[in-house]
Amino acid sequence: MGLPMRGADLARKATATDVALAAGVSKWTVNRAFKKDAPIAEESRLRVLAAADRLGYRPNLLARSLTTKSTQQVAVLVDDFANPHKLPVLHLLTAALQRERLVAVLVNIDEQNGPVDAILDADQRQVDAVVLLGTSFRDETLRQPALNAARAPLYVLARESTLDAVKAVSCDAAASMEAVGLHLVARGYRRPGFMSGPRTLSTVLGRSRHFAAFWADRGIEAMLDIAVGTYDRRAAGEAMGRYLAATPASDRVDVLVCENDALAIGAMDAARFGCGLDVPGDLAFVGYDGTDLAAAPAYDLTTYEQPMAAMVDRLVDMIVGRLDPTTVSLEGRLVVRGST
Amino acid sequence: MGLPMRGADLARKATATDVALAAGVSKWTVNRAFKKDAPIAEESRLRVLAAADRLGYRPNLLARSLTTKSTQQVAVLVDDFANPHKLPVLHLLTAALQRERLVAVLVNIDEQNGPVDAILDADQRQVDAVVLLGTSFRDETLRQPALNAARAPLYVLARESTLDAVKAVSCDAAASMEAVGLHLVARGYRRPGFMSGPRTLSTVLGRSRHFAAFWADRGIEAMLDIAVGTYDRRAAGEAMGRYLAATPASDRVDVLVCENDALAIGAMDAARFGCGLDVPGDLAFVGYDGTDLAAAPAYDLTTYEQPMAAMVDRLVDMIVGRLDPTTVSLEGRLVVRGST
DNA sequence: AGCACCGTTGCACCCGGGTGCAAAGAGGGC
DNA sequence: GCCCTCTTTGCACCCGGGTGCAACGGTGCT
Repeated sequence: MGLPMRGADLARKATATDVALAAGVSKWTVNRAFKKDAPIAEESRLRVLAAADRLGYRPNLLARSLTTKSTQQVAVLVDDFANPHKLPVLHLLTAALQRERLVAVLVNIDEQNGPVDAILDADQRQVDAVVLLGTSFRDETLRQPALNAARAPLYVLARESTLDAVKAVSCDAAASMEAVGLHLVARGYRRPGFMSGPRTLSTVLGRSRHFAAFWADRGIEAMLDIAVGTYDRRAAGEAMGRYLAATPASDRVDVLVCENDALAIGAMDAARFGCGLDVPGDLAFVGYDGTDLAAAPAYDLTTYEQPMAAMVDRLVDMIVGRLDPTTVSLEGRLVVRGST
Repeated sequence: MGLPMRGADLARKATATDVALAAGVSKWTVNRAFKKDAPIAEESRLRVLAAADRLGYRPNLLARSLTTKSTQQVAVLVDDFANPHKLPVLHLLTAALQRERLVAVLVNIDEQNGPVDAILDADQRQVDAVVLLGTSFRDETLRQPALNAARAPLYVLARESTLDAVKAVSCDAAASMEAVGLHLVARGYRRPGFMSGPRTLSTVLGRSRHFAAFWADRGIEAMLDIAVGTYDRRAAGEAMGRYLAATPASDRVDVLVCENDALAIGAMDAARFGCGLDVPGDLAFVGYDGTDLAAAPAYDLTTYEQPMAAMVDRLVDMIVGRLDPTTVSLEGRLVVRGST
């Protein structure tokens, strides 16, 4: 009697019906025992819980989701694993989601698997929301008619959105570029330049444009913009090397503001180790994101820190419905270090 | 007639029954139309597919998983987001899983949410497998009786396992520490030290022990081991600072092998910028992992590169059943740079 | 013509749990 | 003792799609 039952137990997970049998009640009573504020006698609840414990029963969340129409899953789409900043963002995001008993489904967007397919796929999995942590796709991509069938609300994090249907939680580009600009003016820099990543990205254009506007207001027009095309450290170094090789010292910028820390670090390495320049003496650098590495003494990079924790909190507030979905942009703060 | 239908369409996703109605067949035929090699007339298949397309129908993967007992989801448990190396690992892992049409559920393990709870939770979600990317928990934790109820196979990646039920895919600690040791001997280093992360971790003890054993074989016993307790760059720097402050130059090690690149980078920064030491002149450093940052000219760190792509491929082979689950350990390669 | 056979289709019932409602039981007031 | 009410429980049926089997029709064969 012992062995066959064990065998069965091992092969198959206990279901509510099994527990009901063991506790001498109906399966619906088992269901109630696991539901907060359900009308059930305390005594039966305890009996059910004891039986459940004995059988190692835990409700099948899949089956539950089928009727409740809520999977407690949020798809997180990432298209730029080369940027180290994504890791702390994922950390904050998963932590914030888990506080609400939500879980992140991490989806890699690349050539094989574009954003539209990924969204449709996630929607088929009935996720409660889709968060785009992407950088290199275009807004227009999300306007594709195929996406109309998808029911999961779409959010973009740490970049702006021009689409009504896609709410964005980002860091205020105008305010941040003004903070950077004011700092540079105060330090006496007069020949600013910008280094940008993927060209397709509204955020890039945003930061770059706001930075240029800041200087245009002060009579400095036609700013240099080194377009790297990706957020890759190496690529930034190569682009920087090309710029330095092509430009005599007297014509160079005196400070380079980079669209993020990864670019700044690559560019800084090229300037220091490739061309023997002094930072910030010959050339100053500013990053964006406030990554951990920017704080390392080997870089000591002045950077604009995005208020990522607050941004993630807002985002999760919207996902769980505590906040009406809207596009919000928060202000971060400039962290001044030795690179300027 | 247009509006009400639209309203209904928007409120509710089309189901197989809806498509069946539209195509003039039964819902089972709809089902067949979406199944490869199902017995269905080509003509009906096309008719169904057209109707599905018209209605924006895509099968509900949740409902499917309920009967097929396969969710195509793999839980990935991470407990150390401070280590930048986790990002490329996640990249490789999600990419490899997606190639098999599997998706990663990313779960954050911390104080609020321990490994056991996370595994049970993932199991309730009926994931097909659980991959532990953890470092700071103990093997014994996984022996807890509560886990017996869980049916999902457990794997650990990039660390060893002493449990039969938990298969590990890791990088050969003995071989890697021998490669490092031989390199150091060839370069003439005679006073080696080791810097380790979390004490609870079998991998740490493994690498540290193998490295010590290598030198013991050559008559150098009682090796220094600086235990940092975490894999944090800053903590490593502080531990290094304390060591350098407490040890006169003549008594110091001449090379420090660190349990991973994050520690090496922190320790190296403390040595160079905190104490003005020359690397590798006064003190040499070796890392482990082969992170991108180790290649940056600002660090130029000699490091042992784990064959992560191959490891991930093996792991996924086991998950999809192409390979029988066993514990495997692969060999990586030493990347020699300027820090030794 | 009669038969078997195959491709094709429909159906009953399953997966595991959730909902709304009705019935059963307990308790109180008259 | 009766009735009414409230708590507790059971039940039918649902979520959306998957399985095994039976029945259907047409073909090719004898």
